[in-house]
Amino acid sequence: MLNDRYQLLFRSLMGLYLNEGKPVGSTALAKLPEVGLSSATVRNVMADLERMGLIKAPHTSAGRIPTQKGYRFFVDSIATFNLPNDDYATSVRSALENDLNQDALLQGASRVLSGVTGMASLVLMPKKESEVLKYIDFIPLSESRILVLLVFNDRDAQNRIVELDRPFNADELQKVARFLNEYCGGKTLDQAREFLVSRMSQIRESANELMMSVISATDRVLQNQVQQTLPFLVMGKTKLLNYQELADSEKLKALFQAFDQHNNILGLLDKSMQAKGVQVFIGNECGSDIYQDCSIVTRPYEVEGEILGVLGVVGPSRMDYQKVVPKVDVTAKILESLLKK
Amino acid sequence: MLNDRYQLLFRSLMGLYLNEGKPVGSTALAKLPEVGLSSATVRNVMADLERMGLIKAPHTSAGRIPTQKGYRFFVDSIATFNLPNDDYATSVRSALENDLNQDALLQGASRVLSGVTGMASLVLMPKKESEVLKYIDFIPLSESRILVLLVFNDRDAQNRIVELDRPFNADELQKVARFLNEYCGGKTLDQAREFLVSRMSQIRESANELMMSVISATDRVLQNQVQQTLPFLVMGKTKLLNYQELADSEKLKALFQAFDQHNNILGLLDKSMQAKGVQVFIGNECGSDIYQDCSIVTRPYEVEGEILGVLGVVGPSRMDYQKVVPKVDVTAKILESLLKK
DNA sequence: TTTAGCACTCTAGGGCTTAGAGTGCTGATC
DNA sequence: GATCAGCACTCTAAGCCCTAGAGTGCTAAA
Repeated sequence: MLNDRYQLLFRSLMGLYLNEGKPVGSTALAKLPEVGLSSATVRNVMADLERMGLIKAPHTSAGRIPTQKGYRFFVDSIATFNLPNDDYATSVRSALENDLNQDALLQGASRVLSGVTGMASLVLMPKKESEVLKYIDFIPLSESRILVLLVFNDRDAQNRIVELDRPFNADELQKVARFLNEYCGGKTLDQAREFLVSRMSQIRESANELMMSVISATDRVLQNQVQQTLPFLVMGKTKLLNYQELADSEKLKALFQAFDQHNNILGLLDKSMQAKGVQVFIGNECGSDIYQDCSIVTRPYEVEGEILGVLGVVGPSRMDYQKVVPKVDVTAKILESLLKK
Repeated sequence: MLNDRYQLLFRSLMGLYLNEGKPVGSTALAKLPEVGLSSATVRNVMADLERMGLIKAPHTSAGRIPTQKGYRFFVDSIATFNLPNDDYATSVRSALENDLNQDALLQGASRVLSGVTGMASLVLMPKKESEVLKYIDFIPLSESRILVLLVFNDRDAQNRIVELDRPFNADELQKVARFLNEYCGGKTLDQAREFLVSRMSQIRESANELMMSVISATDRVLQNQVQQTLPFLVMGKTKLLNYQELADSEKLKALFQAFDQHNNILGLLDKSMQAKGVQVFIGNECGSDIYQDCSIVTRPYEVEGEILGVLGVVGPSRMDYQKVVPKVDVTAKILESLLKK
């Protein structure tokens, strides 16, 4: 739908603009070896491209920059996304494989992604309340201290050291553990908590103090697991300072505030979770005028067919999509493989 | 060493400047009800204060602002630090008491401190390599998966789910656990790792595969505990955008870079760890010209007489020391009490 | 000792001017 | 008919000048 020359010039303009960040004029384009046209001819084409809405001039005597529509067209129809080389994958993998648990891993993936792209990155965390509680154990540490250990989904565990109100004996503790495993094992965290709470009132009457304090400790850990974690986290925000188009401190503040409030961005992430593969949101497509000059590149991550969350980066619309998209893709894939383990 | 009038005017100037952030002129001071002097008189005093090096004028026709020496004098001799009210303490405490483990707690304390001061905050993390390994356990999860559980110092635990190369039986696993507890229990992490590594070569010969893979898994968890954690972490950096004196994006970038490299700030934190109680570092005292317009307020935190690390905030030199210092103090105290638990 | 008065200094901001970058259009050329 | 040199035109960024206003230090009177 765009003839070769138009495409060549559009792509070249995009290339120059992504590199320099300044509006691109007709002479700059004409000078490129692959173009080989006079600036006058280039100007004619540029005028057409502007009429099509793909590029625009910030003002009369400046060059042209891509419009939002232009970016979209570039991403959808022009750009080619090559796999990053194997070194990239192995370095990402080795940076992550030491992370102990699921949360650390997700955080690590985000950190790495922010590092390799030089932009901010974000992760939509898995919904904890639908995780399945696999196993509960209590490990005696001293006379009145125990460690409460919960294993979720076979791939994540949480522990907490708790001081009990009174000394206990190991057998009793085992009994409570067996009891809880029997009734809560295999339930989702929500269901498990419901069960615990309902039991607590019963037990309170029976005055089994140990049972009571162990169960309430367990409930606290569960509650913590369900509630405390933020729905998503953003890392490397400060990297965004490096982009002039965002360097206006008022804009940046608004952006960071939007990250903190998260209502805003959550819809986007949910949407991204519906689709498979990498998605690119450009400018307003991100859901608010705050993201005017930003783009967000996301990809859901899944384990055993179940989509757990989304990994992505946030940066200026003027980002190198051809590099960023594959990086997000590969990093999310690596994350998936490490989550599975 | 400063007579009453001088002190009054100096304090008033500081008050106005902390609030407004703009240079304070003689008329503004003279207008204050508690001053009751003409602007001319005030001017004379100001000239003297300038000669003493406590205040300076950015340029001839501007008012005066405190010098670094002025801030120091204010903090050392003028300011009064009142305890924040109990509500403050309880709200901090309740924000933190759900944190599961030591790292989460420290991170939480930093987050809270950043929130209540509106500035960036930092924590120097405890030196992991001198932590004592209290207890090791392996919990079978499935045919070939186990959970490695390590308890440190009675107050922190780490777990990791590991896939073993071959199936195992529970008795064997118990044997390995007993063995490791016997030889590593009570040792510091460094010592324990040393032991494990030395044993690994021996065991490799004896071809006890289970032992081998369990021990190397344990070592990986230990290694992780020792190495991965950053020496300190900074939270709420983006809050610093709110201060005009730092809003220059070049300055901010330099500052954030300094945080990331940490060599720079680490010396300061080490120094702060030597002393008891809250310490205030103003401008260059922070150790580099990058911190020109910044101050850092720190306080070591300790458990059972042993200093574990440092909690602090970073903000503009023009911060309300009278409020910030007590907040850092109380937050660190609460952190201590929660760490002890 | 305090203060009114005054001459002086410096900055922030508005208005003006200009160099230069880039454009669109026209008419000549292949 | 496509290409392009040439030209008149537009707009910005940057430098310069000027002024209002804020604030000072000093002097001399109360």
